[in-house]
This record gives sequence, C-alpha cells and structure tokens, in this order.
Amino acid sequence: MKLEEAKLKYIQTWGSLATSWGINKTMAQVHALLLVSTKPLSAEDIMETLQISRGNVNMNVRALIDWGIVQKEFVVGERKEFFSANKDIWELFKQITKERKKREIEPVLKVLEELQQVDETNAEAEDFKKVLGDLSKVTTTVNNILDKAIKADEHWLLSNFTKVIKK
Amino acid sequence: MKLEEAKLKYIQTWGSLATSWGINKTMAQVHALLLVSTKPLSAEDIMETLQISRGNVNMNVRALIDWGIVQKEFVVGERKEFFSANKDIWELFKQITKERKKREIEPVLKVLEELQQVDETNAEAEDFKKVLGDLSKVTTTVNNILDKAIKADEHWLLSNFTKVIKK
DNA sequence: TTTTATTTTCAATAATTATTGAAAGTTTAG
DNA sequence: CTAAACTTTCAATAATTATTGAAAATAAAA
Repeated sequence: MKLEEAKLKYIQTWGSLATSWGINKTMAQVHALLLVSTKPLSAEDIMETLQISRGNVNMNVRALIDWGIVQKEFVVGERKEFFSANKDIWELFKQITKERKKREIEPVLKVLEELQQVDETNAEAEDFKKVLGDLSKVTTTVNNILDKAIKADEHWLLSNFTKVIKK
Repeated sequence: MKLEEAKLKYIQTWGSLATSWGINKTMAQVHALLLVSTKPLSAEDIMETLQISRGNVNMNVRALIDWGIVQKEFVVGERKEFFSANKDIWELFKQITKERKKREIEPVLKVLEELQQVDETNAEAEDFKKVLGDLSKVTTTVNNILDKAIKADEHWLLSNFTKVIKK
C-alpha cells in the first residue's frame, strides 16, 4: 500500500468509526488528518483535502482545540493560522479521557446524587434507591480509575496495568 | 421528591445523557424504565409509559436484548411477552463494556493493523507507521484492561483497583 | 485611516437518524 | 383447520444533527 493511500484510508475510516460512537465524522477526520500530517495545516489545506466548507473546518477545528487535542501554530512569514495535532498518543489518550470524564461521567454522578432525594421509605422506594446507589458506586469507581489514568505517566499504563492483567 | 417523580426524572435524564454519547435516546429510556420497574413489563406498558409507538418499542427492546442487558420473561397466564432488566449493576457494567469493546475497540485495532502495510520506507512513511503503532499500543492496552474487567468479579474492581488508585 | 486578508457566525439547506403505524407475519387457542 | 392475539417489518415521515456559504466581524498591512 502507498503512503498517501494509507493516510487517506486512515482519515476515512476514523471518520466512519467516530460516527458510530457519537463523535462528529468531520471532527474525527480533521483530527486524523492533522495527526498524520508532517507539518501544520491551514484552513485551506483542510478544506481542500477533505473537500469541506470553510465554516465546517472552522467549527470542527474550534471543537478540537476545545477538546485540547489540537493547537494553533504560527508559521513564519504567514499571516493565516495553522493547526497541528500532538503526536504523543499517550497524551492524546489522557486528554480524551479527561474530556469524556468531564462530559459523560460527571453529569451522571450529579443526577444520581440528586435523585437519591426520594423521601418515601416503603420497599419500592428502597429498591429504587438501591439501584441508584449501585449505579453511583460503579460510576464513581470507574471515574476514580480514569482519574488515576489521567494523572499517571505512560509507564504506569504499560507496566502497572499489565501486571494487574496478568494476575 | 416523590418516588414516581424520581423514576420519571431518571428515565428522562438517562435518555438525554445517552444521546450525547451516541446511544439512541429511546433505547436508553426503555432500559432505564425496565431497570427501575419492580416487575417485568409488556410492550403495551412501555408504549404507554414512554408514549412511543409499538414499532419503536419492538426495535429498541430487540436492541437491548442484543446488547445482553434485557431479557424476555414468561408471566404465567399471559400470552404476550414481558421484558426485564438485570438489577445487578456490576453485571450491567460488564455487559456494556463487553459490547462497546466489541463494537468500538476491536474494529479500530483491525484497521490499524491493516494500515501498517505501507511498503514505503522513507522518513515520512516511518513517521506514519510510528503514529499507527502508538495508536495500536494504547488501544491494545485499553482493550486488555477491559478484558480483565469483564472477567473479574466486583470485588476486583472495588479492592484491587482502589489499591492501584491510592498508590 | 483605508484596504486587504483572514476568521467567525449563523440562517438556510442537506444529510442522517429515529419514529410511526399499518400491513404482513407468526404463534397459540379453540 | 380458522380466528384471535400478538410480534415484526418497513416505507413514509418526522426530528435531529451536520454542512454550506455568504455576510459580518476582526486583525494586519499599507
């Protein structure tokens, strides 16, 4: 397989995989493009490669910056903005984990806690509270594990966890 | 807060949270309803409570069964089918993890492996392969951790991992 | 300041995804 | 067997989400 072909295939595939797990296709493609690009790209470069509009590029690049996985770059002698993705995949993993934790897990915990305020005390109410409590327990534990992962260095992931797995 | 109010709020909230992470709103609501219901429910029960059509109930209940988190129940003296959700949240967590792993992670690994087949050997091609290799490494590690979680019992999550976290 | 380059916004539109509901299919009872 | 009870399917439609593109805003150059 040729390099350019593989890069394009990677960008395409990433986009379609992303849609199946709730991420905007274009956002995933823009990130994939920046990840396999050797140099920072301008809005024009992205528009041209992915065949999408200026507005679309702008929206999705902003979103990626907001997720903390893409940065603006200044290129000498150029007036326009360029963008690049961090090539450190472990950092990427940590950043995505951090954001998904914030966006997906923390709101769940907040709601579960709030719902515990049922003032009835019959058996059915207790059953309900039990289910909510269990949901909280598992969610909190997952949240704690992810916290640890975010703070850890790569060595922890690759050695400490491997040890746990082999146990 | 009253029990019925809390249950409805839980069902509603679960539905809207689900949409933000790529899961069909109705599917999440049907599961939430079954999870907080003390007895198995029929298609009619679900249609009435969630105010949705028969076809919609059927589709989403099938999907939940397919995910392995809802079961058919036989009720004596009743001809129609009833459905219930397992109240063991740890089992629920394991089942969801197993399915998401299968649907989200395994296809990624497959693609990354395939893309490694770039037959060029210049610096740019090597950079590309490096990025792919790193993506594979992190993804495989996450996959292994999830495998372990699926096979483990609840005690493992709450003690072994807690220990790792405190480290 | 005025001009030019560049980015951002957002209403209109397109594309995608979810839902309905009635017809077709299936199963059980008589 | 036939009828009734129930489930499944799927084309039509609705609802949601993504994308465009041109106008407005901003920033840099002249």
